[in-house]
Amino acid sequence: MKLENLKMFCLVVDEGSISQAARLSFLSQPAVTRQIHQLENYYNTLLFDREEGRLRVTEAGKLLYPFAKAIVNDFNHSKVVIQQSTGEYNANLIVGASLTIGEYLLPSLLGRFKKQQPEIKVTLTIKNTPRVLEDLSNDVIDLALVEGLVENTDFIVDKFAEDELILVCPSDHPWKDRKEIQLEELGNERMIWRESISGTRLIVENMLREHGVLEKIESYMEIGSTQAIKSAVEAGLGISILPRLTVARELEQGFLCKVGISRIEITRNLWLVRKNKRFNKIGVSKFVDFLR
Amino acid sequence: MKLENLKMFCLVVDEGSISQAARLSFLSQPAVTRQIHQLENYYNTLLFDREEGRLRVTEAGKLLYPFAKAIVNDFNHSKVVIQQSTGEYNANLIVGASLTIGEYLLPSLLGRFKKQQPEIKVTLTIKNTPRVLEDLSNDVIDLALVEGLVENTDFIVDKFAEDELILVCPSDHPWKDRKEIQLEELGNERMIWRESISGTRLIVENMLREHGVLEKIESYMEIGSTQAIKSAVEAGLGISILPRLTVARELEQGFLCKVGISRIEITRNLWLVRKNKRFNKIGVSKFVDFLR
DNA sequence: CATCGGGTATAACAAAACGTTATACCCAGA
DNA sequence: TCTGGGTATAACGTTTTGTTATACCCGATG
Repeated sequence: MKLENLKMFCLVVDEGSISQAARLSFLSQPAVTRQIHQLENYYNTLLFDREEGRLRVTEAGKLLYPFAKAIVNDFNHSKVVIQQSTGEYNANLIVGASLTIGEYLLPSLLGRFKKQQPEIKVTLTIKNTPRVLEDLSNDVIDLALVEGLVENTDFIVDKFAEDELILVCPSDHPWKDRKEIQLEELGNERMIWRESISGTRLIVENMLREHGVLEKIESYMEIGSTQAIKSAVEAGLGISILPRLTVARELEQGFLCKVGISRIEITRNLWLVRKNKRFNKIGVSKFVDFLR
Repeated sequence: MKLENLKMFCLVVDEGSISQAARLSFLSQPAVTRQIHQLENYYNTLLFDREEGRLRVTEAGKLLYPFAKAIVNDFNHSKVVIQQSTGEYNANLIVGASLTIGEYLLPSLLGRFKKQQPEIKVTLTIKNTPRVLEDLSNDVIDLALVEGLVENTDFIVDKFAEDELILVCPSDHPWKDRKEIQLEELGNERMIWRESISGTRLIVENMLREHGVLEKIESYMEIGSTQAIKSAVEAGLGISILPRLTVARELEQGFLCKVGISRIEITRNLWLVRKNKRFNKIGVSKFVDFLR
């Protein structure tokens, strides 16, 4: 037995007419007739007397009415209550991001998203990529924004942006007016690196190794923070290869200079990663849409 | 949404297992899985966490449970209440019968039926056939037992027995030792008739007219009661043609004699008539079954 | 460590249910 | 008598619901 039958029964009783009930529910009259018949068959009794083409509720119908009403009301109420509870659940969104993305790209992005969806409470947690993906696995975060490849096949992975790794030097460096240099020239410079487990550093090293110049480059300094690297480069301590995202402002304001490397371009994708769930928070789908 | 889904949800919560719920409801496990999925889709939220192959009710599930329980309970209650009300309705049975059937056949029949279905309160009303059928039309009686043809096509008509019209004479009548007489011999006898509107009389007259002897028979007396006719015949006032039913006892005890008429046999069907309703009182179907 | 038994999810398919249109019928009112 | 509003029924296509077969995961057991 369907709840729709009981709902329809109430409507027919209230309206006193099957046709009218059909119109109000945007159904054909035979459909409603059948729904009532099903109820009558189920209870094995007439619910309406059909006399002179008109309906009159029978005794059994009068008995059924309050039950039907109560059931339909409870059911509607249950919808509201659950919607509310999932509404609270849906009202927040926890984003996890890797360091680069989280520190340089996401703040403005989240600002714009928040302006578009002010009712969603957004939280941002920044960790390195493996930790972020671990959080995603454990449902600590709702979605992850990372660079670098994601291997877990249980995740849904979409590219949402690109970033470029670029060579930057101090504004008073001899290369400052050159459009581009040859890769081999790097050997003469003091290179400042991120710590060795950094995804960014891995990519750069791979690239240099492929071109056979990695060994020739002096590892002058290792610094665990992008911001510190930028300051070091600005201070003339060396050069570095950094995501364009992180140095956009410094380039613009002339504190740092970008120098191209001939025939080399290191772009990498930025990935939006989420769990393959049957039900997502509304914020997740909203944010995914927003990123397109 | 079906009430079965809510019922099933309660069961799964109670049992803590989809497979167990499936077994208890004699359904396949995929069927139950899908029912739960439908609920989850309807409420657009998970109701169970599937972890390590085990189910754990979610927050939303916990919220839904009391509603589901209440709805299922109300629904069950509604069934009981309506069954009770129709039960009272079903507890009685009003039978209408024509005079002959009602006075001679039905008393013992109803006695046996009552023994078989003691909980059904049976009422018998006896009128002539047209009146009985009128009562059936107006729902004054639940079923009718009549002889003679029923024309109304809205009725369901089933033959439930046969009756024979037989010639009876006093026990001291000259014919008393004869197996049968010739039709023509009737002309010499004093025939006692029922009143002219009697169905029985019509049948007999038709038969006699077909054989061309009706005009030759003296209409000696008209009496409006079968019982009175029997007494008149016993008293030697004449002979009569009566339903075997009505004279069975007198024949047995020798107060009257049956005399066959050569080549003539007047059997007629006794009809069980009922309205073509979608829902019948239980007593009606029980009585119909009983008569087979 | 492989295997087994219990659990859930999914695909594919047959059977049942549901809504549709077309149609019949009945009754009241013009 | 015809029309308009009502209900019931038949026929038909689509959707839903159950089934079996199958995959997969996990914990227990040999």
